[in-house]
Amino acid sequence: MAKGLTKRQGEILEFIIDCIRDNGMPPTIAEIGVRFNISSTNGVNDHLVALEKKGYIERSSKARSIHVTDQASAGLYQNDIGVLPLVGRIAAGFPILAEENVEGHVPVSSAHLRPGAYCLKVQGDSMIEDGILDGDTIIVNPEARPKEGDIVVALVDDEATVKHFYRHGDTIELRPANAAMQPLFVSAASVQLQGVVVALQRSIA
Amino acid sequence: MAKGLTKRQGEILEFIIDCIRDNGMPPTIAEIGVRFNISSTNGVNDHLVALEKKGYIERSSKARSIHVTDQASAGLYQNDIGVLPLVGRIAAGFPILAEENVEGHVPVSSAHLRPGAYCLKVQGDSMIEDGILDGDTIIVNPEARPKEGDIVVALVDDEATVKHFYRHGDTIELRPANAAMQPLFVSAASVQLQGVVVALQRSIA
DNA sequence: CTCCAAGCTGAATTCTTTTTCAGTTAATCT
DNA sequence: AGATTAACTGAAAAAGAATTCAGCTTGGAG
Repeated sequence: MAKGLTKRQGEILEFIIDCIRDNGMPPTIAEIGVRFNISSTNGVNDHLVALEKKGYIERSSKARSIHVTDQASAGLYQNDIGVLPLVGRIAAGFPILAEENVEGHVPVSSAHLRPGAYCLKVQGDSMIEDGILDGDTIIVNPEARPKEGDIVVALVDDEATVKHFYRHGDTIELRPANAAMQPLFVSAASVQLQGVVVALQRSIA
Repeated sequence: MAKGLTKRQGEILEFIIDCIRDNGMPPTIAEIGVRFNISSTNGVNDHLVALEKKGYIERSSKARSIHVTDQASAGLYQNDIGVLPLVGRIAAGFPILAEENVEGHVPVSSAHLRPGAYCLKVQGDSMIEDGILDGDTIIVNPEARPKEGDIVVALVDDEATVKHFYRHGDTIELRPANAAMQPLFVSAASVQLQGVVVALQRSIA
């Protein structure tokens, strides 16, 4: 039983989570009542009010509008998966996560689930010596501050590239991991750092 | 747009799927109407009837009871996620998926969710030229029959290796993707193929 | 040209679901 | 013992949602 909840409240929270998983939608108050033999919707409502006050769910006045907070589902399950949007293109002045720009969703472990994080398909062979191939999907954390040598996504002249990041005073070096290619030196002003690459996924064959 | 659907129907199906993912519950008919500027609930209902007849959704008369069939969500998105066991070691005569052998679970897209599939941590640099590095997690499908050139997990002398697979009559070649290493030729009898590598995941720094 | 299907408007009706009100019981705390 | 809280009953009202009916428009297909 999760912390701060009575036994009954915990059972009900679990049932709600099961419902969402099994039926694709949260239960109604009455449905919860049927499951627990509570004949009055108000009896159930008391529990929901308690769960809401304790921060495990959120509600609105609409039908089936029970939303289980992240904190709650994380507490009950080691719900260690989530999805991140797969972004089609990155361009200056264009919101990365704009709806028409999202091509799909990629499952990732919660270790990489940070606010604003997204996925990107790698184009080109510039990082081939680091095992990042053309077509790989990378996970980008836009809120991390790049450290020396980190692999970053950077926007230079409205083109997105994946490179190693090094800082030399006011100049930034974007160094490929490919002996056939040259590092790029640009002024800090003319490069937009989009984030740090934190993970990679590849489908083979 | 998925097969058999008009443009409008496809858009609406997508919206329903997005709703379920983003809000944790399906939309109401009226909510769909707001999104698409359809002022009459009946206009939306026509679309839902069509989607149901074509097998993309199922409905009941309850509130928000739109259920997207597996077929439909698989066709529109690969957004289904699941987990596969991360196996600690592979050894002859030892069941791979024995509980004490499972070190964790890795989220993967349902495209890789096949019966018996599991994950493995790569040890060594034998596949480095194919972008498979030491420490990477690979997803293994044990039920696929390896084709020429496929990357396989094979058990030779009770040691698990990841290599390219080639067949020469009764002899099997296990070829590394590393110029510094030699291919291994073994008789078909002395190698146990554990499965085909279908995907790869890496955490960076 | 005519017919039909897709895609809608508008409105009425019915069902589902939430919300609110007025109490009851048993256990726990002070 | 008296007060508080969790966990309910029962009923009614109000809001949310689905269903149904009647008809309009448009762009093909025959």
